[in-house]
Amino acid sequence: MKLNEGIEWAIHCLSVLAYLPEGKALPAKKLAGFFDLPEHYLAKHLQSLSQAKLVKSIKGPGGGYRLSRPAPDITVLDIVQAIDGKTPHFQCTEIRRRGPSGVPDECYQKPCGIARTMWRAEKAWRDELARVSLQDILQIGAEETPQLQIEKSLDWFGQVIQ
Amino acid sequence: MKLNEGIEWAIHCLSVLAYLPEGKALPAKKLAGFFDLPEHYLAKHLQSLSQAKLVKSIKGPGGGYRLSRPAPDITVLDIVQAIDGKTPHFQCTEIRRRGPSGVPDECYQKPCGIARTMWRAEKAWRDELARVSLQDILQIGAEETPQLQIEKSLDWFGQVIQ
DNA sequence: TTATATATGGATATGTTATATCCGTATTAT
DNA sequence: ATAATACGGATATAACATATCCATATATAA
Repeated sequence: MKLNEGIEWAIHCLSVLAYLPEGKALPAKKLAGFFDLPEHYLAKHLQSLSQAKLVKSIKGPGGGYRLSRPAPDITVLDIVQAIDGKTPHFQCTEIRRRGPSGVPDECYQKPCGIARTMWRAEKAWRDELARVSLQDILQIGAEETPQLQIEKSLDWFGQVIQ
Repeated sequence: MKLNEGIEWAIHCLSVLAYLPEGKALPAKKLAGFFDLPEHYLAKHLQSLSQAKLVKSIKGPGGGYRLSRPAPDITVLDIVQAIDGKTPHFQCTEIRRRGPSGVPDECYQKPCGIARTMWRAEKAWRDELARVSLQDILQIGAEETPQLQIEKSLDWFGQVIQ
C-alpha cells in the first residue's frame, strides 16, 4: 500500500500559503512552479483542499489560493483526509459470512473483530496526525530549513507577489 | 488508499490454522474452500506467510500449511507486514529540494519534518497492531462467533481432516 | 517404482486506482 | 473587452492489485 503522493504536495503547499501576506493569494501555477510539480495535477489536489475548506480560492486576475483559517487551526489529519478521503484503509469484505460455515447475515451482531482491530490501529494513526498542526510543521521548518533555502524562498516570494 | 485485501484473508486463515490438531496441515485448496476465496491467489498470499515464517508449509499428499509458532507469539502486525511488506506507506519524494528554492542535497541534515510526522503516525498504527496477537483474535472470535457458525465449522473440520 | 497431492516460482492476463493532461465554462479584476 | 484565474468533466497513461495458469520440485502412498 502507498499513500497518495498528493498528501506530501498538499502539506508543503499549505506551508507556503501560510507565509502569504494578508489579503494576497497564490495561483496554482505559481505553487507548482515553486516545487516543480505538474501544474494541472496539483490543481486537482488544490480543488480537493478547497472543497475541504482548508483553502479559499479566488478567481480572476490576482486570484489564487490562501489559507481559509490560521495555521494552528489546521491539522495534518485535515490535510491528509482532504486529499485521501475519509474511507478506512482496511475494508472488511465479511469473508466470515462466506463459504460452507457462513450463517445468515442477521446472526452477526457486531462488525468482525478483525476489522475492529484494524480500525483501532487506523484511529491511532489519525490521532497522531490530528495532534500535529500546520503551525507545528511551520515551526519545524523554521528550525531545520537550510538558511540558503530560506533566502531563496524569500527572493521567490518577492518576485511572485506584487 | 486501500489496504491489500489479502490481509483480511491472511488473518482469517491463520485463525483457522490455529485450530488444527497437532501434526496436521491444511492445504491451500481447503482453506480457499472454507472462505470461498480464489484458490490460486490465496496460494500466493500463503506463500508470503510462509516466507515470513508465520506458517510452515508441507509438500506432498497430506501436506499443506500449519502455524509455525503458537498463536500468542504471532501478532497482527506480523501478519500485516508479511502480506503488505514493511515499506512505509508515506513515501517522501523530497519535494523540498526541488524548484527554484531548492539547495544542494548536502544542505539537508535530517529527513523532512513532514515525512517524520507521517512516519510517527505509522509507528502508532504499527504499535497498535503489534499489541494484538492471533490469540487475542481467536479469543474475540470465541466470544462473538454465532453458535451455528461454530457448529458448521466443526462439521467442516471433521470432514476435511481425516 | 509409479501415481498422486501438494507447494513454489515465473509468466501472464485483467481490473482498478493513481497520475497527468486538456478543454470548455464561469468568474472577476483591470 | 480582455486576461487571468478556478472549476468540472473527459480522457490518456502508468502503476499496482487481483487472478489464473503452468512447469517444476517434493513428498506420500499404493
